[in-house]
Amino acid sequence: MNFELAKGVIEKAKTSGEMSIIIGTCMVKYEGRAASKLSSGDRLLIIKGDGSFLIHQSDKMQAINYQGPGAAINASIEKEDGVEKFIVIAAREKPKERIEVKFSAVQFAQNFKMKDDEKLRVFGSERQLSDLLMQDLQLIEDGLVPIQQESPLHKGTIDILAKDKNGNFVVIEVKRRDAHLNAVSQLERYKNEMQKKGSNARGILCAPGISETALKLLEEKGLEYYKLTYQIGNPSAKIIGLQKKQKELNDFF
Amino acid sequence: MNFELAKGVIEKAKTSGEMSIIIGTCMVKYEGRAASKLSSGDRLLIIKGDGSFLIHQSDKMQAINYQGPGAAINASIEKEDGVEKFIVIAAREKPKERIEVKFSAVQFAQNFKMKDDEKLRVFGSERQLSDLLMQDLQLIEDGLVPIQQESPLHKGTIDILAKDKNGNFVVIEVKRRDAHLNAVSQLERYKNEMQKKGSNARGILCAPGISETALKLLEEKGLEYYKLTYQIGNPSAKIIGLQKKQKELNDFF
DNA sequence: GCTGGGAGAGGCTTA
DNA sequence: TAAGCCTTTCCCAGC
Repeated sequence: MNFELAKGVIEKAKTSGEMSIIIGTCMVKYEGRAASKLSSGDRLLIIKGDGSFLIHQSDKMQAINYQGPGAAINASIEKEDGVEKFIVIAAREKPKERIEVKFSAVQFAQNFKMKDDEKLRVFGSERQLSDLLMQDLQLIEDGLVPIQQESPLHKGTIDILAKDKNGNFVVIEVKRRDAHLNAVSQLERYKNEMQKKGSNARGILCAPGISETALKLLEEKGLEYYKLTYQIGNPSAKIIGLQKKQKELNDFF
Repeated sequence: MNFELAKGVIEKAKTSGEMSIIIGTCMVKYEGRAASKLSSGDRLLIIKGDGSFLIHQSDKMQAINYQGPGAAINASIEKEDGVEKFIVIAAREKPKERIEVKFSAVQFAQNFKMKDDEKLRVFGSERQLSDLLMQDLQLIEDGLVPIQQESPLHKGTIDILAKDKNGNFVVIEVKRRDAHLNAVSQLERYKNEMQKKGSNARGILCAPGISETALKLLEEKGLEYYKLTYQIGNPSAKIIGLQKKQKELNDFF
């Protein structure tokens, strides 16, 4: 396919706000927060109306190179060793980065008008689970009363802050997926932070599962784990159960 | 555009291994690890040869819904309230999930042969920096000798393990981007683990920057931070400098 | 509007 | 298979 045509497609999209689809044989170079190089092969290049820039290979889910909204796009045709190349560059400042796509052949280039004002609605997010749990803290323990949700702390944000019947602060961290070491460290930071504020504090992790090592660390740190069972539904998820889990005492001996 | 044609495109791709590009007006439903719903709008659907399935809106860098390689793809035409719809479903087990894309109109549908055997080569990865630092630990401190790189620990993996001139173990964690709370917790876990093994241990974090809160936590935990300056190059990154940073003592008073 | 900062979600690699 | 870790992210809060 003609490079002039492909160049025209990209330039037109700049003013029309359409999405450009280019398919061809190209090399890709990236310099910015990291650097990378991809030798010649067939790729799909997508340039969206907002400047988002994506290069896909023929497999894998993820774009091999990309740049977020707001990139400045530039298309040109240049001779290299007497051979014409079609070059598309996406560049931006802050952070300074630049992707160069050098086509030796273009199979396809076309713009598409895309009208779309809809937003994705997600059910079963961590925030939703947290909302549900907030409404029914009794699931965890009798006498637990909510104080605040998404409580901003100096070192992070607590999912749910509550008080137990003995007047202790209880920091609750909710995870949608199995919890790992990071989740435990996160909870530990919050608990420590609360303890510094004076009164005694407990930390509770609620997740559908937890790794062996994470559970061990959690117990070492004096935190508690509750297995959270839930069902995803529309328009909202639903908590099915919440069960305290811990190693048997004799596991320690 | 004709739905039969679009259906034919997708079915052909199943055997040819080509990449399908479909553009049209559709609704999207997802059920699996979470659930989501997207009302009608114009979208780009990409189905790659390996079964990767991507739905893009007209803006943002990321696909709004997707499924990794290995998904089973199914295309059909169905009547709904007397109106024809073109439906594409991507499903897989383990984890069980399913995306349904329901088109009310198709603007474009075509397959593309994509030949590409190249792999992306990245420079300036964390591992590369770690390699470089390993070769010249003197940059951090005189008398530091390497013991092991990528040392597997019970609770994670230490980037670099060394011994200082006083015989203390030194755990070194390298980050290529600014360090945050997580990085500090990670280092703290390693240091504790080493200390449990008997001898005294220090923990050093090397990163191009660190957040205020992370630095504070790091100091509370008795860890050390070195500002790592490096340059990304080809074929390898290069360490420019390494400088010990800490709050002035009077900051504490 | 921009920046800093924390947290999320998926793929990667190795045991 | 499971776990840990990484990341060319995202989103919110504050200035």
